Formats: sequence, C-alpha cells, structure tokens
Amino acid sequence: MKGGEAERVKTIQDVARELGVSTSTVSRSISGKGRIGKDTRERVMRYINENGYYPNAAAQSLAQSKTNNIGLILPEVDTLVDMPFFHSCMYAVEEMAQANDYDILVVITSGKDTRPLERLINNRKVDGMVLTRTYEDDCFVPLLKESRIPFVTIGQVKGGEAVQVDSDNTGACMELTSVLLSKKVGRIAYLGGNMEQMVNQCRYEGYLGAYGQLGKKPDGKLVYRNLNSKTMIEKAVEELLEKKAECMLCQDDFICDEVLHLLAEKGVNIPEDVKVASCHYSRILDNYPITVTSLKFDIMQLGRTACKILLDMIDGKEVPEKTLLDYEVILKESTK
Amino acid sequence: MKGGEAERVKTIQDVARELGVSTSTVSRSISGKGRIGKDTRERVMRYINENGYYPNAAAQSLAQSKTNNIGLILPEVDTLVDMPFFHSCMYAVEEMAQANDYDILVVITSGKDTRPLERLINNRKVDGMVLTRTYEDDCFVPLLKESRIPFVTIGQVKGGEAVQVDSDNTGACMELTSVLLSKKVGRIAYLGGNMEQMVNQCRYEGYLGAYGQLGKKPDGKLVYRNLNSKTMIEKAVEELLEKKAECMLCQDDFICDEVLHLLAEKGVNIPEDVKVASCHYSRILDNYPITVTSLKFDIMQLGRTACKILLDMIDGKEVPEKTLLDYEVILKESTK
DNA sequence: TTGTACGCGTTATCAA
DNA sequence: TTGATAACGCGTACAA
Repeated sequence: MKGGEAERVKTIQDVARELGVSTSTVSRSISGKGRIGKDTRERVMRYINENGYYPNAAAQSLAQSKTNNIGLILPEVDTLVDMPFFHSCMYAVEEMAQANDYDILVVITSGKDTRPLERLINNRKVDGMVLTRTYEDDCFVPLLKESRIPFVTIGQVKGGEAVQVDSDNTGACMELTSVLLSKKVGRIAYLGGNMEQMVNQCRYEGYLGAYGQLGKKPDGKLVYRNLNSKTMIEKAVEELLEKKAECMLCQDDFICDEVLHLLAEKGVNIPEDVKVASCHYSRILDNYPITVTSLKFDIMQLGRTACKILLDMIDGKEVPEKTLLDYEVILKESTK
Repeated sequence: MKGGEAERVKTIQDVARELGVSTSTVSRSISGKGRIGKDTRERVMRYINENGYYPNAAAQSLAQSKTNNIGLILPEVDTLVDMPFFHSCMYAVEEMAQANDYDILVVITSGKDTRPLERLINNRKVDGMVLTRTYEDDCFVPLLKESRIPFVTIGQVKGGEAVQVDSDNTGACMELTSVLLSKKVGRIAYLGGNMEQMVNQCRYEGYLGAYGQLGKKPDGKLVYRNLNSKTMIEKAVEELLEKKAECMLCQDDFICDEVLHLLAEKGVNIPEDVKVASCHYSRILDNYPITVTSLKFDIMQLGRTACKILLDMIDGKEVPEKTLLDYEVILKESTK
C-alpha cells in the first residue's frame, strides 16, 4: 500500500467528480440543508459510507465560523480529594460533547494566571467554554464575558450575569446543619477551607442559614475558616476538642479526611466523644472504619447539565441563568 | 461599545490595509518565514501588539494542514488510585503542549469502544496523539498506525512498531523483588490485577526476572493475578495468610490499598506478621499508619516526555522508538 | 524586500 | 432540484 500514488485524503470535490455531481450537491446531501432530491441524496450517502469521505474540519470551521469544540477550563489541583470532582466533570462534559459531535479542548489554569485562558479566547478554537471552578473575586469570568464567547460556570458567580450551574451547596449545608440541630446536636463546629472559592462561601452560608432559621447564631469560637494546610486543620481540631465541640462539620472531604485521621490518631471515639459530618462525600471517606454523615452531589449530572446548557447557548437558545442541582443528605454512624 | 458597527474580528487583511502594506508582508512578519525588512517587521509587530490581531486558527489550519492540537486519549477509570496517574499525565501533556503553542483535545474511551478514537482520526482535528494506556491485545494501536497520524503511547506495545514512552516497570519490579530477596525475605507472594494491561505484564515480568537472576522460580501457589475485584483480593489475602506468605508484593496501589485495609481489619501486624510492598506508590498509601515500601515513578515527567517526543515527530524529527524512564525504590517500615 | 494571485476544502448565495 | 461561483482567512510560490 506504499509508494506509487501519494495517498491523499478525499475531498468533497473528489466525491462530486466521482459521482458526476457538483460539490454543492454533495454538501447539501450531507448537511441536509437546502432542498435536495431524495434519491440523489441516498446515492451520495451510500457512496460516502462505502468509500469513506470525512469533511475537513478546518475547512468547515472556516466556512461556518464554527469549530465544534468546547473549551474546558480546569484548575490546577493535586489533592486526592479535589481530583474526583474535576475528573467527573471532565468525563461528563466529554460524554455530552461527544454525543453532540463536539470535542473538548482542555486548558489547565494554575491559580490566577489568566494567560492560558486568554490564549484560548484569542485562538478562537472553541465555540464555548465551561469554567469548572469559580472564585469570589474571579479573574476568569470578566475575561470570558468580554470575549463574547458563550460560557457556563460550574459554581456560582458573585454579582451574577453569568450562566451558572451548581449543586445547591447552600441548601444542602443548611439542611444538613438543620438536621443535626433538630437532633439536639449543639455546639456544631465548622471547619472550612479557602473562602475565596465560591463553593466554600455557599456552604458556610448554609451553615449560618440553618442557625438563622431558628433565630440563632453559631458560637463564633467554633468557626474555623481558611484552613489551608494540614497544620492549620490539626490546630483547629485540637482547639475544638478542648472547647468540647459536640460535632465537627467539615466543609469538604479534604478537611474531613484530615479530621478523621487526626481523631483516630488521638484515640478520640466517633461519635461517642465527638460527632463528625462532611459537606461533601467522596470515596476517600470510605477508607475509614466509621461511616460518615455527609452530603452527596451528582457530579456527573453537574457536568452533563453544564455542557448541555452551553450547547443550547451556542445554538442560540434561551437558557436559565442559574441552575441548581439536587443533593442527598446521608446520615451515618458518625453523627449517631 | 455596542450597537452601530458590527464588531468584527480583525483579519490579516484589515491589518494590511490599515498599515498600507500587503497581506503577505503581515503574514511574513508574524511567521518570520521568508525575507522581510527589519523595520517593516517591527512596525507590523508593534501594530499587532497594540491593536490586538490574532490569526484565525481555522484558516491557518486549512492553509497549512496543521491544527496545532494534539489528541490525548484517556481510558475511563474511576478508582481513586488510577485517577492520579492519568490526571498527572494530562497535566504534564497539557503543560508541554501549551509551552509549544499546542492545545490538547481530550477523548475518553471506555473499554474497547474504538468509535471515539475513529471519530478523532477522521475529524483530522489533531496533528498527533498520546495514548495513555496500552493493552496486550490493543485495539487502538492498529487504528492509530493505519491512520498515519503520529502518535506515542505511554506504556509498552506488544510487537513494537510504535513510539513508546514508559516507566521502567519491569526493571523497577525486578529491583524491588531482588532487594527483598537479598534481605532474605522468602515466600514473596504476588498480587496482581488485570493482565490485559501491559503495565501489569511488565511488572510481573520483573517479579519473575528477579527470581530468574538467582536461577530460581517463585512458588506458583503464592502468585495471584487478574484480581479484578475487592472480593478476589480478599480471598487472595486470606489464602496467603494461611499459606504463610512472608511478604505480599502488590502490583499497584489499588491492590495495596485494599491489602492494607484487610490486614488492618484482621489485626495482622505489618511487618511482624507479614511484610507488604507496592509496585506503585501513590498518596493513597499515606492514609495508613505504616509507611510502605514501594516504587516511585515520576508521572509528570512521563507525560512531558511523551508529549515532547510527539511534538518532535510532528516536526519530522527522528525519535527513539522506546524510551524508558527511571524509578526509585523506596524502602520503608512495611518490609523491615 | 515587497506585492499579486492562487490554493487550502467547505458552505452559501444566486441562477438556471 | 441542481450547478457555478464567491466567500471564509491565511500561507506562499512567483513576479516585480
């Protein structure tokens, strides 16, 4: 199969010539746009299926100003607990994209470096983008807005004016806290991470909200936020044990993982000595002998929904500005 | 800034007109190809930097038959232990790609479904591909070969004839086993997973090789492979305890994680009652009180190398068919 | 050194 | 219903 004639990929012109029709006829047969004779069309399609013609994506792109690509913007995470979230997001988006004949172009942004995103915008290699993490003072959203490229965020955006899809973190945390409160669990401590991330703000709001509903406020001494290192978490846990917190409500599985670790080390019994709950379940929590009360979100659905909405936007359809997805409160031994 | 004139993106023609030069002059200034006056070039570049012109990727693609995209083929994995590997691969490839002005297009293939890959090939949206997992009877490699698209695999390919980059799994496992053997650890049991994956074949080879060097063979009764479920691992562990295995050599961190879990449950002491080692370190092993003897590979380097080699191939450079990366044997308490 | 003109492979407009 | 032909935006021989 080598040497001789240079193996060139078939173009629409080749197909047209070999079929004795014009390129426009072939084009119309494929796209279905414009009027086209039924049997002509069938003849073209049969030829294509048998002889394998595939349109040149670049040429299509140029002619239609449409790439059939969507950009997926991932933060640089490296903890074992953040990973599954973004991993699932990616899978879901990819799946939905494939199903609609789109490909995904993945860009990883570390921290506040906007250059990768700017590059993607200027390239015009994508028809739309999914931003998988949002911050209180987000530097990516303004860029996206200005670019006029359709985009949807997974996570809330302060000040709105962006199409957002998110798990109902606030509602979920509120319900979880309320349930604990209603079970006469008092002195619920809160252990939270980086408050710049919107997801963490939402969860904290939920925690406060549950108290608010009862006209109460949590004891400020039991609230720890911006716990950005294991050392800080350790310090918080030690202090909370001294302060006789009844329950440690962990903002996410990363913190919860660490808390469970520490408590086990110290020989503290759960739930006898202290109860524990997590605002986000992940399989990492399965590593412990005790089952943990937590909130479960369907990340795949989150990704699928975000992608679907984006595709609708690209198609010029009207889409809801904010979509909140459901959650499950899972009560287990750790708060018995 | 709204209404009135439709906001159209600048083309090379706009730049040429506004600068009073021809399009080819602008094109040459940007690419640096062909002869071009130094000050003309500077004038063009300055204008571009100040007024922001970005070439249309689709048009470039069409004109040069080059997409500046590379395809990254990921398997569908969902275990917490497989994830970090592919995650790191992706990060590394993305990083190297960005640095060379390429974007990555991610495709996820579940099992033996080749359609996503065929789609990517026919699309011609990428200049090359990185395949991140290889199988003994690989259905993706033949497709890739036939496509004539440059590609490199992360992992070995049976029968060769493919550019491969891999950690030296065989060498690493051989050394680990040898070290154990030299420390008078006898009765080393082997617990392995899916043998269809090349990485697992390589590791098993290393295990056998270490015995071979000494003119010996491992006790077949201590060898378990294709352990594809937790149940199977549990059964193997129980049997091995009965058979008085001295050491359990786990093929990867997934198996090791499970083994450690089970031994803890059963109250078996490590290393007093039985020693444990893993052919692949990952942070999941940090969850246990005991530190584990294991092999450490630099996955980021693996990804970077694979990507770099691919880029060289795309540039028509000569590349080595097989690249094996280094490893570290890390001796810890679990085999003391 | 610079400009002209054509080709890349499709889609889309307008006649026929 | 079908066929010419002009875009789409860029790179590049070739000519000047």
